[in-house]
Amino acid sequence: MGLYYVTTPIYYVNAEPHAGSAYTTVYADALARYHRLIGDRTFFLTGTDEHGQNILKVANEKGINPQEFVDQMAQKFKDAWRFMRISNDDFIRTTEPRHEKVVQRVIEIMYEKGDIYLGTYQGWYCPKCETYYGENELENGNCPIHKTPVEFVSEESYFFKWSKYQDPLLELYRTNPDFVVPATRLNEIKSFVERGLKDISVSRTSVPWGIPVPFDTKHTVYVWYDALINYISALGYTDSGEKMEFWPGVHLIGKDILRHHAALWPAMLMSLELRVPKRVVAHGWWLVSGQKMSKSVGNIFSPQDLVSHIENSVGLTEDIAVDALRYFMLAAGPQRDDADLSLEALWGTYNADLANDYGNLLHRVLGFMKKKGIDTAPKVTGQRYSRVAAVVEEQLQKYHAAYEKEDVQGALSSALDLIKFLNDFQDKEKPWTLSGDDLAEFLYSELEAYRVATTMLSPAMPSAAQRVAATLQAQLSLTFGEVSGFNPDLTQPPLFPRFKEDKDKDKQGDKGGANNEQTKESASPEVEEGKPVVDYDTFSKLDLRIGLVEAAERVPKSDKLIKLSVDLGSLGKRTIVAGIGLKYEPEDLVGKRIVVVANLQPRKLMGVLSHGMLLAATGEDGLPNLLSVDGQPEPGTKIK
RNA sequence: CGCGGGGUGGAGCAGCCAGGUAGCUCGCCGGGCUCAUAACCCGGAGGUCGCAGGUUCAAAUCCUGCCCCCGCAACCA
Repeated sequence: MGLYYVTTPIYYVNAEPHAGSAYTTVYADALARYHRLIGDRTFFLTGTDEHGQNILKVANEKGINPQEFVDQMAQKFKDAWRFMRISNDDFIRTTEPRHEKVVQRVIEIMYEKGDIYLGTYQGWYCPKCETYYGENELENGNCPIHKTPVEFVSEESYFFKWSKYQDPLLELYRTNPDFVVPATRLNEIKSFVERGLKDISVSRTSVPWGIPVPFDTKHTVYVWYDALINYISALGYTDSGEKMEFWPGVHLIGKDILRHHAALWPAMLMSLELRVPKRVVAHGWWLVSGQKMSKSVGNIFSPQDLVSHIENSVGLTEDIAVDALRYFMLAAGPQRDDADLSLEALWGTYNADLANDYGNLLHRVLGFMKKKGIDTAPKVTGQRYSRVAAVVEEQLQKYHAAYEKEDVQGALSSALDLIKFLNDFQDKEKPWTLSGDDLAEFLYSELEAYRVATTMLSPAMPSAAQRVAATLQAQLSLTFGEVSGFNPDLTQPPLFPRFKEDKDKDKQGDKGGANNEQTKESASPEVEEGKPVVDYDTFSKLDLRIGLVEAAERVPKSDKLIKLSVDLGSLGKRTIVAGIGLKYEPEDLVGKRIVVVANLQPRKLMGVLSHGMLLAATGEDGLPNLLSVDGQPEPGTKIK
């Protein structure tokens, strides 16, 4: 019996739970359930990240105080995870006193040790922009936007000596190649650290919504430093510390936050003289129509929508529909590489694995018994039994090996391989030609292996597994031959009815017609091509102008960037940097009239400050097509 | 020459490190079975294993060069 500690990231509460966070959480849930199944003492942690400037901003926009806002959002996550049948042992929130206390103690320990020191952020500050600029961004010492003098300001900040741990980190990656999986992500992080670590600012004086630095309370702790500590604050680090025996744990993360988990967090732990995480498992993204699922694109799938779609399409009860979604996510999800999230992909996996193979197999065995008037299958052992036992054993080995590596996909496919074997076995054995002990042996072996396979699937599909156990009238376990005989319930309908395309619309009325309207709407989360509707006022904030290109040159060392000097008439001449170099040559551009967004915040690209943006249509090939103008309007002409 | 990963039948992947019948899932076609959810089982069609060289009796696998794609980084305002 071992110890197993698994975590999800704590989710930032400026967005609601969606299929992406649900994936990570379901993944962690399957790992936790597996380890409980094999008898490990298991601790599964998830939670919410609730501090920082963004939270404050959103709360202000909603006109509620930040604590009230994060309370609401945290509840949404708790509700979503309950809905998904997540079995977390704890739910940590960074605004909880138990967490804040540990963060403060941690920063103190590091400060006393000398790994945290007071430094300064320095920069040129334009009071009109409320923004800092680097030396090279200034124009003759003036603000590049307002052309007015800037002030040199330095804000004090505490820094963590990340650089001190550069070599120990590299040593860690070298000696422990499974520290980050998959290996490609280890390479990424290795090369990041090899490029050199700079000490990182871990406090702000300008963000009131955060944990005060205990020895200097005008500072608050930087959100990432705060957030990472959740993994040990939830274990009561520095406190009673009883649960600290679970440390080190396995961190499940999305590939975007690899750096924080594989480079910053281990360095922090080294500073605290704690062990580094057992493993960082970085998965990919769900892609919707080839694009990352994101709020701004508007292609978010919520787990609730997907589940009600499943319920309505094949008439499942909620708990089984949740399991169908969990199975799809785990079996076909972005465990390594990005994966396609679509209804087609969902139903493809559902039909192939759950309806045709897993669900159908039970139904055909029990259907056979029912038809033949057999209601019991006592344990009889012989060659058939031994043969099935051998296959079960083989698949169990693969199953355990996969879970050892946090490979849920591999584990599920070993269970499905067993199911495929059992389907084949039934074809080959032709039970309708058997009788007496031969028939009993077949039925027992088949059902007993099915029971084990169901147990193997139970971390992914806990509710469905329980329902099968009830149908078989047997307990779940991974030991083949344990059950003395079966007396199954032969009255159950198929567990996972096959999805049929055309049934989609007609079958909606199947179960509990309540708020059918609403679920129907939300059941088909089509990708929205466009963006939200804006009113005219919003549109009119853009200052679109005709610009005449007077000069153009490539930005050195850049493939895409071309630096343009554009005449905007009354607005003067502008430098605009545009990423159109793959399609256009500088000499093609001179003399062209283009469409320019004149009031866009300047931005530095490859060291060159761009004062605006030109409009271009980017096609499937990724190449831009500049917007051109009819006639010869004067430079600076307004566009609306 | 920034670092790394990859290009295998229609789709998604394995095989490559330790050369020697190109495998799996889905899809398609045909057959079988009759216990089952148009299911299940069997068989088949379909592959220049990115391109060009090289090593070898033998290359998807090793070597060299090139092309393309994707991550990270950077520059997509």
